[in-house]
Amino acid sequence: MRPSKEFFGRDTLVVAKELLGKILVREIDGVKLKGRIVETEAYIGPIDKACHAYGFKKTPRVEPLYGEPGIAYVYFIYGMYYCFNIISKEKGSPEGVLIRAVEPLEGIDIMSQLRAKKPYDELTKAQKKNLTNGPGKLCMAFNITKENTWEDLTTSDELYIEEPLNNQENIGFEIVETKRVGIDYAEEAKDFPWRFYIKDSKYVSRA
DNA sequence: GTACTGATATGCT
DNA sequence: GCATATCAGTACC
Repeated sequence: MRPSKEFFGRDTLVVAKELLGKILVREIDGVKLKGRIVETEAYIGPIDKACHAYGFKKTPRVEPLYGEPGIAYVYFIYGMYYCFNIISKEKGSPEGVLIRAVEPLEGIDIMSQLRAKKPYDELTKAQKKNLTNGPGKLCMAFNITKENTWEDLTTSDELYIEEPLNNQENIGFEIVETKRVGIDYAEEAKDFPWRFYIKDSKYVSRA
């Protein structure tokens, strides 16, 4: 089972919170990579100075933000890195959820090769910890590029979200709400508590 | 472990 | 020209 269009079509803050604990699945040439989502951020264009589409601004890059809920928006930042977002709310509303960090579950050796060009065993301690604990890093590890923009996560077989098993790890975890990071320029919007992560997870970008 | 620096696409002025 | 939703490498506690 995977979340429906209705799941992503709800309020952005609700979607951001409920994505925590779900599984991000990436299939490359029939090989599956899986990671548990442990950190997200909400971006709500109409009222959010940190959002690329603040005040219904529209440029070629941000077009996907106005698209159907459940599609991917992957943008290129600082000339080197990608960030992966999922569109929420209804079509025409420029809102989305940035996936900031995941916990590697399956295909860890492939992720390691994509990130450091080495098998997981040969990574340093720091490299193991840094495999997917940041927006640019998880895109490298999952081989997500701007080619994946517009991909529909509710129908795609190569990039989608999966419901987790109802085991101990996935029920009853605590969600921490806090301020977002890396957006000091956004004035009052920088203090909005729109960053969510799973308490005590070792795989978030910042505790 | 923390502090500093450089890489450089995209959109804004 | 200038700033940014970042990361890796290096230099140092």
